[in-house]
Amino acid sequence: MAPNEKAQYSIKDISRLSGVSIATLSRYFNGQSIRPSNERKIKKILDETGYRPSIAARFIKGHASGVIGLIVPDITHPFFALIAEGVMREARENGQLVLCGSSEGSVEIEKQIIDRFSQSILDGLIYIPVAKAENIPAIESFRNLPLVITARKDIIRGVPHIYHDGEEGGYLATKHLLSLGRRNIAFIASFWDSPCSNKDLLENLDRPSIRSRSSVDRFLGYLRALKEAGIPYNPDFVVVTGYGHNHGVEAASILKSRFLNCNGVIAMTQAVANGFTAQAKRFGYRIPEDISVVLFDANESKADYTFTYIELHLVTMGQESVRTLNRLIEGKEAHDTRLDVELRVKETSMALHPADQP
Amino acid sequence: MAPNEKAQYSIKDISRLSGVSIATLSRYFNGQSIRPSNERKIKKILDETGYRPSIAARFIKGHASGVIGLIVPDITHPFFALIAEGVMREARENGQLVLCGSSEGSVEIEKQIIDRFSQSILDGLIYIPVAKAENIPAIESFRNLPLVITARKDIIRGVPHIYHDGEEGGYLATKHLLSLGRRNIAFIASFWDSPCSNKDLLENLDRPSIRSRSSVDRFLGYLRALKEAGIPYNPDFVVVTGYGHNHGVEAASILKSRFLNCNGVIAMTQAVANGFTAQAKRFGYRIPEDISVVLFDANESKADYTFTYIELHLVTMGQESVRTLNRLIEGKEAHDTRLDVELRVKETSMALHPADQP
DNA sequence: AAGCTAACTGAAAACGTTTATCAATTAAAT
DNA sequence: ATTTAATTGATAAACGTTTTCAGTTAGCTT
Repeated sequence: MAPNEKAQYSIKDISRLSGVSIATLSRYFNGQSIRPSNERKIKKILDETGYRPSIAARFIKGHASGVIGLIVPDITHPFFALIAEGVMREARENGQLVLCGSSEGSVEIEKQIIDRFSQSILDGLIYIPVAKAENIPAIESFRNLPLVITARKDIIRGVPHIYHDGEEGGYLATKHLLSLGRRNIAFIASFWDSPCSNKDLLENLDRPSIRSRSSVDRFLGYLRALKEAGIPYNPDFVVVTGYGHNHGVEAASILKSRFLNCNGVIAMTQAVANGFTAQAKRFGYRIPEDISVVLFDANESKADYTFTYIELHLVTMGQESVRTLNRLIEGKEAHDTRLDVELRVKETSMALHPADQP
Repeated sequence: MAPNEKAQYSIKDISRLSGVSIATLSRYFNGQSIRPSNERKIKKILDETGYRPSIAARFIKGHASGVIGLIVPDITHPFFALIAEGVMREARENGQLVLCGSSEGSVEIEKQIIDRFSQSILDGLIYIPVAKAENIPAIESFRNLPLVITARKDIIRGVPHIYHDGEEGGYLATKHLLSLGRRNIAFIASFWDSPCSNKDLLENLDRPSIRSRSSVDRFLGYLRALKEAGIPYNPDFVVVTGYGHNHGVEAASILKSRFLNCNGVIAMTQAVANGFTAQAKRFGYRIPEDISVVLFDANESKADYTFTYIELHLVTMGQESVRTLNRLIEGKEAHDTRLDVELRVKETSMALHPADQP
């Protein structure tokens, strides 16, 4: 019933071994100044014993635990993995630890995790919600807990949000394809739970349940770029689907079935782009000669460099989230941060052959 | 200095509000039987307050914290992300939380994380080392802590290891390529720190620093399959490199520079396979007509389905690690687990054109 | 209704730390 | 040598739990 056999040294042991009083030891661990001779004695014993004050005991006394929580929808998705990487790196550099939960895209599991977290020893929480804005689960659990929301905007009033400029991303991607002479640009939107038909996507932009999805912001940028170029919006060029390879395959099939002369594609993820490309090739299209592809996401150092993409600085996003959270933990003011995006041109960008230009 | 403002209910408050003694409350939370009348009173107050016992206070008293640690070399690599997913899922299902650290491939950082973890409230640790076997850092820190090593074998005596059968994977991959009529099979080995020239790879199989790398096990399977097929081993078909896309590109260039008539390739990761494929195409090779590619890794549900691969059941590996760790935490015996691998044939497998058969 | 168990209960001590108090010590500055 | 300021240690009270132990209650049996 008590499997936690610590058998560790306690501050009492260290006091006895070093001949320095418990009070002074505590002062030492809390950064107050100490007589050099005592400091030497303490360091010696610490080296020998490897003693560290118990986080749990300090936490009980109101001391910060140095543990922050992170809730991601899916740790296997590079998008979130990169954010997690940034969170862990920044946390580590601040001497903090990260308690990490993956909600596997399910609001139920998200609730479960929040429930567990709330009885834990967190100093604060970085939260990437799956849930729609209107039913964020059990936020009451966190009334007293510093909270930062990442990769989403406008979810909870009064809480700092760290997100990138999705509208600008959609705009840059579209403008880039236009600059390659491609005017028939498909937009493959991805949602966790395909929430609407394409028509809805345009008509329901203001519904909060949909607004919270990054696809929508990018879509707005897409619309702006088209408008600027004087190209009328054609809803047939929009496909609403999911995040996976199979969804890319599906999107290619759907677009083909609509008999569109599509020569540019914007995909939300690498997997969708891969699926689309594979299927389009099966249909006999050449990539990038016939169709140029731009994707978002997760193309930091280690990923695949063949696709042109909108870089989202996801590691930075994770780091910035921790910095913001730590401001809150220290009782300071904190505010929203919108990170810039950048276009990275790679092999899947190619100017449309002049013969095909309209 | 005390930013942790809990202002939460404590068991004392609940005792006062419910009129039930602290001791009885504690018993209730620990699953002992309670007078039904008291149970009713308690439940009522719990509903009203949302109170949960503090993990930290329980931990001080020797109660398990329900927190396990996980150290991965790189959370952005799908290989480790999938293991992490399995760990988190199994942990969640057992009501446990996961304290997660990414060592970013650095032994230094790994040490730092272990150091921080050791003063924390862990019940146990799942550890995927970057370090070579001989200098696992500060394992002494964990003398009393249940420990499981994952995705590696033969690292620390007396500690359970959960790993897959890399030799069998290499064997299956090679045999598959042979069955397609391809006899000039390149093996692109990946190491965190390219530790040796190709020649070394064969000659140093027994050096523990190298044995711990999964590339080597797979390589042994490769050798076995070649031998079985009566094909002499040619070290020129081996390239030793890293895990990234750029390393795949490099490997293709190296193989080309050796003027080998290579018609099959085994890559350790998706990124390497992608890089190799991209570069090989630039050189004018057709994939898979001219060169069939098999890779390892990270191809569970959400990944790219175009490459033939050896499935490693990484989520299962994570889950199994938690199960094993929990056996240790409960004071039971635990042992090594070797997980099976499977060949999944996809589009990059194609029989060699008969004209090209030797 | 009394007696006898067995099941349950509450007061208080303990866990490893922090903090406050206050008298006592030390070091530095004159 | 004296004053002043900085640091020290013993003690005790917290923090939110668990655990021990002696005492109480409820459910049986007669």
